[in-house]
Amino acid sequence: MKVTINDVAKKAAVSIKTVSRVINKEASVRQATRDKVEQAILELNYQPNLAARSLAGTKSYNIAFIYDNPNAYYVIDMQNGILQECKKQGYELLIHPCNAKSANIKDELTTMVNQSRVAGIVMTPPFSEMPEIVEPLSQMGVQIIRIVSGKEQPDDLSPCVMIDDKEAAKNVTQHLIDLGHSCIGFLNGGMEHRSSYERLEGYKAALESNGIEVRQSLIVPGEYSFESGVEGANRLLEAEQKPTAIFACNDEIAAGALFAARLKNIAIPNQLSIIGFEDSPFSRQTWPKLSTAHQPNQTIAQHAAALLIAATRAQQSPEQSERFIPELVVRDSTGRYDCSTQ
Amino acid sequence: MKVTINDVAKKAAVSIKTVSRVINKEASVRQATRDKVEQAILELNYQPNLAARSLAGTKSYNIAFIYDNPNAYYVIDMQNGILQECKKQGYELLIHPCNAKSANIKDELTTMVNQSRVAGIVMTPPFSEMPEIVEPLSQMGVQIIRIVSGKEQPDDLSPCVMIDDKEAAKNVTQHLIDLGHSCIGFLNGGMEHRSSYERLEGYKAALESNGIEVRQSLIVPGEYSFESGVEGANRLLEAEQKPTAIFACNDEIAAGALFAARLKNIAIPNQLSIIGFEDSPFSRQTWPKLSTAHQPNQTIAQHAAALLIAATRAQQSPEQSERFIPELVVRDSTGRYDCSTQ
DNA sequence: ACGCCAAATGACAACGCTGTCAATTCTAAT
DNA sequence: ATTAGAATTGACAGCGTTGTCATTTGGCGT
Repeated sequence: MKVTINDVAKKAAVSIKTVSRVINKEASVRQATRDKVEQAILELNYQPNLAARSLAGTKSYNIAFIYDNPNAYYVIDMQNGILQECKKQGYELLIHPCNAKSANIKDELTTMVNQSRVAGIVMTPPFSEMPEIVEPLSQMGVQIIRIVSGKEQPDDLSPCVMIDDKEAAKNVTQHLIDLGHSCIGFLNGGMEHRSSYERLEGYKAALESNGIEVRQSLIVPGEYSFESGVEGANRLLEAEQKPTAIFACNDEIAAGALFAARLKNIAIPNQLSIIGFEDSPFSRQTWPKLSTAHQPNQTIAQHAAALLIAATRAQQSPEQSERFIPELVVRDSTGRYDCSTQ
Repeated sequence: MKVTINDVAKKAAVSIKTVSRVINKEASVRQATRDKVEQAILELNYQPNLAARSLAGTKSYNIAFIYDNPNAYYVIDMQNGILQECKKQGYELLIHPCNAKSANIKDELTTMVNQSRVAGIVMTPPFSEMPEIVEPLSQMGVQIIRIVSGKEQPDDLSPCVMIDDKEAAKNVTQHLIDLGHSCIGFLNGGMEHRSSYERLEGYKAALESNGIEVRQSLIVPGEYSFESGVEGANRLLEAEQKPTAIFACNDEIAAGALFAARLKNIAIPNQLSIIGFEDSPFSRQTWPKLSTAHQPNQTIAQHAAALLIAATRAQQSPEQSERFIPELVVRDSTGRYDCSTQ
C-alpha cells in the first residue's frame, strides 16, 4: 500500500541509492537521471519515511521546542515562527513544555532527546539561561539554539539569538521621560528570567543618563502575570510617593496595572501613564490600548529555527546570529505628564 | 556511545527479543527474567529509539495535533491537555497548525501522516467538522479523534469528543433572561465553526422557551476575534433598538464588545450586560471581569488524547466519549436589567 | 524417571532508508 | 581509437527495533 523507495527505484529503473541521492539533493546525479526519478516520485506520490531516514542516516528530521509556559501568546508566536521554517525545510516539530521548577527536567529532556533522536533544539528562557540544562544536552550531540536576553552571548555552550532587552527598556523609559515623567514605577517580572534583569537595567540606565535618581521604592518585584501586575500597581499607587508613570515588565503585567488603576478610578493616561513590553496581541485589546515595546517573537523564532536547521545540515556549530532590539510602540496608555491633573 | 537494545541484552544475558518483550510489557516473560532485564535497563539507562520502534513495528509513538489557529489560549490549553496524556503514556506530540482556507490542506496533511507515520491525530474545529479532510486521512489508517461541537456525533468517519454548545448557550441566554433582559443581542463567531451555529441555536431556543421573539436584527454575523466584537457591538449599539444585553460567541468577541461599549461610555453591567463564552484566561483580565461559559479545554483535550492512545494500542476504533457541557460562570459583566438606567 | 504440552526464549528476517565503497560509464586528451 | 581520470551509479551492509516462527525449558501427570 505505502509507496517506498523501492517502488520509485523500480519505476525509474535505477537503484534505490540513486533515488536516495535525488531525494537528498546530492550533486552527482545526471540531470536526465534526476528527471526520471523525480517523475517517478511525482507519479507515485512518494513520501520518504522520516523514521527510516533518521534511523539509517546520522541526521534526523525532527526538532524540538523546549519552553516553560510563560504566556500563551508568546508560546504560540514562537511555535509559529519555528513551524514556518520547519515547513519550508521539511522538518517536524516536537513541543516540550516543562516546568522550570520541577526537579528532574534534566532527565526528562535527555530522555526525550535520546528517544526521539531530535536533530536540534530551540530553547527559550528560562531554560536557555540555565547552563545546568544546556550543558548535558549539548554534550549529547544535539544542536541547540537558545533565545536569550542580553547584548552578549552569555557562554560558549551553544549559539544564541539575542534580544537586547536593556536597550529596548532604555528606549521605553526614555519615552516616559520625554513625556515629562520623572517619578516612574517599575513592575518587575520573574527574576528567573534574565529579561527582567535586563529590562530593569535599561530602566535604571535611562533614569541615570537623564539625571533622575533611581529609587528602590519605585521598583516592585513580581512575576510575568496579570495578577502580579494588579498587586504591584496597587503597591505603587498606595505608596506615599505615587509614580506618574509605570513601566511594566511585560504586557500582562501592564494589563494588570491597568486593571488596578481602573479599580482606583485613575484615568489612563491622563493621571497615570502605563507602558508594557512585548507587544502581544492583547496590548491592543486593553482599554486604553497599551504603549509597549514590540518584540518580534515570530521573526526571532523563525530566525532561530533557520540557524538551527542550517547547522544541523552542515553538521557544524551555527554562526552567531544578530541581535534583536524590541522597538517602542506608542499607543494610548502613555501621555504627557501634567501637574494640574494630579 | 548510545545504549541500544543489544547492550541491554548482553548485560542481562538474554536475547534482544526478550528485552523487547519486557519493554513492551508482553505477558510471556518469566518474572525472574523480567527483573534481570529491568535491572539492566536501569543500570545502563537504556532508552528505546522511537524511530526504530515505529519502523520495525506497526505501531508508532507520535501523535499529531491538527488545528487552525483560532486563538492562542485555546490552542495552548488543547496542547497542554494532549501533552499531559502523552507524557503519561510515553508519546510525543507533533503540532500542525494549518490554514483552513488554504487549498491544499488535504495534501499537506496526508504528506505529514505518510512521512511521520503518526499513530493518531487529534483534530479540532474547523477541520474536525470537514468530512473532506477527515475521510482521506482516516482511509490512510490513522486513528483520528475529533473534537466537535454538537450533541450528536455528526458522522461515522471517526469517533468524536463532543461539546454541547447549544445546551450551554441556552443556559447562558437563560442567565440573561433571568436577569430581566429580553432584548439580547447575539454576536456570532465564524460560521465555518459549527460551534457558532450551535451557540446561536441555543440562544434562539432559550428565547423561544421564554416566549421572547427572536429578532434577526439582534443577530450580528462575525468571526471569532476581538475586532469582530468591536464592530458587531458598534452595530448593535448604534441600531434603533439597542439591546440591554449582548451574548458574544466567545470571550474575544466579548472583550471587543466591552471595548466598544467603553468607547461609547456605556457602563457595564449597569447599562449593558455582556457575556462571553469559553472562559479563557483573559475573561478574568478585562474590566469588568467577564461572565462566560467555562469550556474545560484542557480536560477535553486530555480526554481526547487518552481515547486516541487507547485506540492506537488496541488497534481498534475507540469507544465513544461522553459529552462536555460548558458551565455558566457569573462574574461582573452581567447584571440585572433596570429600566431606570436606560 | 519419562514424556507431553504449554510457557518461555531465541534466531533471523524485515522495516525503509543512508553510508561506504566498488563498479560502471562518460569525457576529453592522446 | 585509446585510456586515464572524473563523474555516475549500484551492491550491500547496517541503523535499532519488532514480527514470525522455531527451539528450548519447565511443570506435571503417570
